[in-house]
Formats: sequence, C-alpha cells, structure tokens
Amino acid sequence: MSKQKKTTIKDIANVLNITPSAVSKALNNHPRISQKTRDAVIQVAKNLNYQPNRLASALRKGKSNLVGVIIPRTNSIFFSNVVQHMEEVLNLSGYNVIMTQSNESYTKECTNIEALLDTQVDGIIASLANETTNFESYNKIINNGVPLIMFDRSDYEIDADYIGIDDVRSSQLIVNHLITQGCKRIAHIAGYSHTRIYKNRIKGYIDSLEQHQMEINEDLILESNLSLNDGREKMQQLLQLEERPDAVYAAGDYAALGALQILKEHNIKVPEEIAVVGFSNEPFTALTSPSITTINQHSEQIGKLAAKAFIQRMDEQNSDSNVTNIILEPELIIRESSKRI
Amino acid sequence: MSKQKKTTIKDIANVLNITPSAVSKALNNHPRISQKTRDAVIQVAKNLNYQPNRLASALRKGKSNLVGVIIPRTNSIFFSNVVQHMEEVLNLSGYNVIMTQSNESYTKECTNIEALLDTQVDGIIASLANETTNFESYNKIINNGVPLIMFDRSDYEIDADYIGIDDVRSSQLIVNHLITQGCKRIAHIAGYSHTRIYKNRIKGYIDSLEQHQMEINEDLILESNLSLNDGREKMQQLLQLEERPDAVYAAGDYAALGALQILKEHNIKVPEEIAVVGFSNEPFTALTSPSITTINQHSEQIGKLAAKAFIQRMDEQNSDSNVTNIILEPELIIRESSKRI
DNA sequence: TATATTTGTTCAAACGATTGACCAAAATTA
DNA sequence: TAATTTTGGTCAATCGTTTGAACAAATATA
Repeated sequence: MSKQKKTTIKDIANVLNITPSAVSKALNNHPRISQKTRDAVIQVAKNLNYQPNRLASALRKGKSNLVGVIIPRTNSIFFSNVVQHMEEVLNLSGYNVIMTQSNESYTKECTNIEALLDTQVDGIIASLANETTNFESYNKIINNGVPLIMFDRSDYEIDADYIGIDDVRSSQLIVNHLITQGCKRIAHIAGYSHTRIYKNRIKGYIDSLEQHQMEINEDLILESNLSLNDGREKMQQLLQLEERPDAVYAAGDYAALGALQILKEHNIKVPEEIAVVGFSNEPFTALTSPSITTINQHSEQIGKLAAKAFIQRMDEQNSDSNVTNIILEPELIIRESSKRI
Repeated sequence: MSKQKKTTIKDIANVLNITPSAVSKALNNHPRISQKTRDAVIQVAKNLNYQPNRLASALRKGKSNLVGVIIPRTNSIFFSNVVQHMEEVLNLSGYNVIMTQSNESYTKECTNIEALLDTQVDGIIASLANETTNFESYNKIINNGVPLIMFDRSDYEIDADYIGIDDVRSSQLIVNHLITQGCKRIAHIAGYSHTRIYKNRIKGYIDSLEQHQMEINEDLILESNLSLNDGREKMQQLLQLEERPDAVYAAGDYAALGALQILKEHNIKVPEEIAVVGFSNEPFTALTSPSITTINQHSEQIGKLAAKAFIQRMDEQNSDSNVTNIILEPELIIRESSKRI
C-alpha cells in the first residue's frame, strides 16, 4: 500500500505517446507546445495524480524554492507574527519556508545556518540570537552567494538588507511620554548593549533625557537578558537605591512584567508611585492589571517587507544594487501602567 | 562575487585523479574505499570548502531528510515547545524541519499539506486545526506512503501514530480538585466537541461529576473557540444564569484568562466566589493575579516522542507494524485561582 | 604454481525534470 | 511551384550524487 511509486512526467509521456520533454514543456507553458497537447497532458496528469518532483526540478534549475528563516524564539508574538506574514508573501511567489529557532543561542544559530545552507535554500531571512556577537557565519551566507535579509536584530558588520523599526525613536517616544506624565527619575532595564537594537534603545533613552535637560544616572541603567526573572531581579535592585526611580522602562515586555510583579509584591502603586513601560506588545501586556504600556513593532509589515526584499533580491540576479535598509516608525501604545494623568 | 560556483565531488575527483564515484564512496564511508583515499578525499573536500548538494543526493536516494511539521499556531507556548524539542531529536538523526502554521484554518492546513508533499518531505508531524472536520488531506498523506504522526489534536478517522495527553483524565483531575475545594456548581467553557480532545475533556468533566453524584447541568457547558474574547463572552453568559456557578473550568488558558478578566471587572472574588481553571500552562497563567490553575501537557515529551515515532517509522521500511498510541499522564498545576482552602 | 578470494577502484546507469539544438511537417510568402 | 517561416514537437545533455556491476591487481588458499 505504501509502496506505490509516484507518477513522473515519463508516465504521462507514455500514456500520450509523446516524449517527457514535451510533457515538461506542456506543464511549464512553453510556447512551442500546442494547446491540444497541453490540455491532454494536464488531463492525464490529473488522472494519474501527478505531483512534480521538486527535488529534480530544483536540482536541474539550481533553485530549491525554499527560504530559510531563523528566529531567536517562537514563543514571542512578535517573531511568530513576523514569520506568519513572511510566509504568506513567500508562498504567493512559490516559495516554501523552513523555519528554525536559535533559542537565543549562538551555537544553535550556527548549526541552523549550516543546516539551511546544506538544504540548498535559495535565501535566508534571519534575526540575531541574543548571544551572538560573532557574525562570521552570517557573512559566510553572503559569501556563498545566498541572499540574506535581516530583520529586527542585526548588526553593522552584517552587510545585508535590513528591515526593522527605529529603536532610537521608540525609546524617545517612551521617555517623552513618561516625562509628560510627570516622571522625574526614569530607570531603564536595558538589553545587552552589544546588540544593536538595544544599544539604540539606550541611545534613544539618553538622547531624550538630555533633550529635556534631565540628568543621566548610570545607576538607573541596568543591562539584562530581559527575561521575566531578570526583570524581577533588576527591579529589586532599583528598589534598593537610596533614591528610587519613579518610572521603569524595560526594553522587553517579559522584563516589564517581572518588574510589575515585584512592584505589586511590594505594594507599590503602578503607575502612581512608579510607572512601567515595556517593549514589543506581547498579548499579555494588555491583560495584566494594570495593563502595560508598550511599543508596537509592526510585526506584520516587517514580515511582509522582509519577504518582499528577498523576492526582489532573487529577481534581480544581476545584483549589487545597494543594500536595502527599511526603518519603520514605532507606535507607542499607552496603557494603564504609565497613565498618571 | 556571488557567482562562484560550488565545488562538487567532481572537482574533488579531478584534484585527486580519481572518479567521482570513488569520492562519493569515500565520503559515505563505503567499506571498499581505502583509508588512504578516504583521508585524501576528506582533506581536499575541506580545502575546497565542499558542501554536498542535498538536492542531488535526495533525488538519487529518494529521501529528502526533511520533515514537515504542521501546528495550529506558534503563539502558544505548548506548540512552540513541542516543535522545539521535536527539532532537537530530529536534527540528531540528520533531519531538518519545515515548520508551517495552519492558523487554525482548514484551508491553510490543506495548502500546507500540499506544499509539504510537494517539497518531498520524508514525513509529516501534525496537530489539527480547530476548524478541521474533514480529514481527507491527512489520509492523502498516508495514501501517498508518507509517514504521518499526529500529536495533541487528532481524530479517530486518521489512521496514524498519535502522541498526546489523556484528556479525559485531565478533566477528571480538574473537576476532582474543584470538588475537593468545595465547589458545587462547576461550569465548563468547552472546546468544540467535534474535536476529539475537547470531546474527551467534556467527557472527563461529566464522568467526574457523575462519579461524585453531582448533577450535570447543560446550561453550565458552553462550547467555544477558546479565544480570550470568547472566554469573556461565555463568562458573561454564565453570570447571567439565575444560579451562578461557583467554579469555571475552561478548556484553554486564554479563555480562562478572559473569564478571569470578566470576574475581576464585576468585582467577583476569585477563587472565593468563583474558582477558575485553565488548560495548557501558558506562561501568563503563572503571572496573572490571581495566578491560574491549569494543566501541564508535557510539551517537551510530546515533541520528543513524536520525533522518535517518526524516526522509528522511517527505520522500519517494512512497515505495517501497528499504529502507536502514546497517551501521557497530565499534570495538574494548582495555583491561586482555585485554591479555596 | 594455479586457483580462489579480497581489495580498491572505475563504469555506467540511474533519480526526475529542464532546456537548447535540431528537425520534419504545415503554413505562409514570393 | 519553390523558398521561407512557423509550428510542434523530439533528442540528448545536464543538474550532482549514488550504487550495483564489472574488473584489474593484490593477497590468500589449496
């Protein structure tokens, strides 16, 4: 039962007494095939339940129609959304997606890249793992002549197209908002500054404070892996300062949630005593009490734009057109955790 | 720059003045190749930065080493975990994973199956979309001779290996727990009963009530798509009953959260007035206040077992060994939302 | 020493689809 | 009617690897 062999163009050719190449051309709408033959081929193909063998076609054409996607983790609504919309666009152009997760691990990321190249993907769309500071394997992708598109997390050392939001601007939106709400001592639970996006968020935070002639206090900037637990720890640290902050901006929603938990455990009123802001618009931010102010990163657009960038790269075989750099405008979503007035 | 062509076994053969087949055999540890040649080949392969072309190999061997995975959605920690651990195990055996999401849509699911078969995957591991009630496309997979492994959501009409938890038992654990906590009128926001797992959860709920000689009240059982919003709506409905329930068991965490939100908005004390229980152990269930009692579905084990089941299927080409059916014991995680004593 | 076996490799045919060169028949043009 | 173009296909090579058959040389056995 399981041993029925698949029908090939040869089988179709035999039925119609024509050659396999005629069949192939018929199926690919080659102009030199008559409508009659074409129709017959299509009919027989249907009857025999013909399914083209992608491997053969890919081998011959030197194109697999597979796109590798590397995301740090799937349990983030942002990444999961990005992939979903990426897939939509890519499917329309006949591509299939191989999705892999790095789990924020550098080693896993390298393994994934190897595996994808090994599978002969036509291109790779990726976002850096938190751990990654060495970009050799990404440059290897490029050197192999495989188109590479980065999104959200990338680095200047990676010479690839990029789609992301304006992180500096995001921080400015947040800090400006907090200042408007009357906050005077704004802390920042930051991501690791070796990652570009987090460095930019720190920059935006500082820029905005300077713009308002407010003091930059090193004690109020804590680098973190932005996990829930680390958010809790950093919040604890902040509470131990002689002079407490009156606002905390965490560069990730999970960390913000951790901070919020600690504040509740200490019966500190949010936002009255300390305001809280997160980043990424994870679904739970709307569901906690108080709900958490955060940044919408436009996952849908990023996914679609990344896919389109890839498709464009594939179309222009000629290449060497400049690297695309699309920076989207962030959207601040104001919720209870920061609304003081 | 991007046009360097890849090195093939032919190139290696030329360097060493041997034939491509010798190279191939050397790389595949064929016993008839001398250690000397083998070493030389490996050395040259390294020097030339040789990367085998999977497509060619797959075509010739009739095996792509690709496994297709279909999950309803990635923004559920359960599915995301399952895939992660599945991947781990599969990678160790040389397989790569093509992950696709159905977004709970039947149409998307069918498209995904087509695409996967088209890509010549060696097998498919899947969990049903909520919408799906027609299983033809799954049976098509089997008829195509492609191994199929189902997990979590499946159906009796699909004749494939299955790995999941005991849903009847899960409900019993929950209801027993609620009864122990003194609840007398336990409502159930159920999943659609056309889906096996939800049918089983309803069954367990009823079984347990009967076991305790408690009345089964149709008004207290509401079928839902288990989204957050639907959880809210169903909770509203329950509150409108002349005799309110004193406990609500939702067959999904998001629905439980929705219910919890409504209860809070109505200033109804949880768990004192109404206890709440969810299902799946989404991360947020530990983070809400009160934290939500729920069921741990052992995503890690399910992922690993599904992967292993697939690998086993591949190894036993002979086939027709009986269908595997692995049912794991659920774990009840008791949190604040149901702790009355 | 003659014969049988083992070892290490080459040969050639696949796997299934694609594609440019080529060719006969039909249709068009002169 | 002869010459030219168009139409509708066939032929054969190719993509990169794999694999059983074949074979010569080296080694073991009788």
